[in-house]
Amino acid sequence: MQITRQADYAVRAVFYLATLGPEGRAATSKIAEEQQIPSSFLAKIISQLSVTGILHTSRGARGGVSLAKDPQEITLLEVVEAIDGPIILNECVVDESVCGFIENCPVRLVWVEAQKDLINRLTASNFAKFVKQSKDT
Amino acid sequence: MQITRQADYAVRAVFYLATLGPEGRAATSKIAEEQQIPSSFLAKIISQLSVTGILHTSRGARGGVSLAKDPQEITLLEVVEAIDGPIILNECVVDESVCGFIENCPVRLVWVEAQKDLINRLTASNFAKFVKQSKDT
DNA sequence: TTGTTATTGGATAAATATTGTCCTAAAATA
DNA sequence: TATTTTAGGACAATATTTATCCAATAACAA
Repeated sequence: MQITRQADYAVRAVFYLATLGPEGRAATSKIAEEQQIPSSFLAKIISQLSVTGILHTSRGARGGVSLAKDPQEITLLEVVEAIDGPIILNECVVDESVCGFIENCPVRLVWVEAQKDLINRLTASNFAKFVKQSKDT
Repeated sequence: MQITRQADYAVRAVFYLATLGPEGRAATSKIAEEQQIPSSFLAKIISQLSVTGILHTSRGARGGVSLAKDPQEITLLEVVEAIDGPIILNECVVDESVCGFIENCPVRLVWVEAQKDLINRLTASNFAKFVKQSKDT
């Protein structure tokens, strides 16, 4: 019942880029250094974040990584799911047949509701907010 | 970001016993059969649920497994955590030092709140309720 | 054009977690 | 004493997680 370290790395990388402001960019190695993340491991993660349209990457000298869209449009859910896949608290939430004995299983209902709440919360969190909050303290 | 199958098996076993009413008991093999769970795998799970005081077991003929307390006192959280360990959405929630760069990290706050909510929800769910709800449908 | 910088993708691998199975021992009862 | 049932340990297959390393590719600069 935990997000993976990769997903946390992803969040940190996006957060770091968001703090750089618009036009902010950095090489993977720079982000890795700042956030103390293994560099070649982070490269994979950033590559995935690029595939899902969260980050924009460019190669070569003066290349690097930048946000692919406005930080306000990047939700915490989006970043986490880009790496870990969809958030599912229990398999039965998404595939009722795994426990085909009880219909209208009351336990399943709890998982469904809890999952909905969690997803709502992570959707409501975006990186523009995070940057703003971190500046306020 | 999922509970394990073991934890789900545990929930099903406790639920099954709860539906049997007070004084209800069954052998592990019986529960396994009813819920289509590998029997010797379930044995381990039940043993753990017994250690944590959720189930009561007794050996020998006419032995078996029963609830160790009133189903109203058995929360969903309790059963899940007995098997999977404490619910932690992200490591930083429980150990702030894993990401020692930002103090008052705004992302961490989201995880803290989301985890609190989830735990509250699972604590509010008990097996007396579940049995009642399953009878109503 | 040539070298430098930086991402991309593939292969590999160690560590850990998950999901079991099997067997013997121990305990309770008939 | 024989039968039933849990307890506990060893073992193992598979999947996931967390990386590392290298060659290729692309972009840019000189």
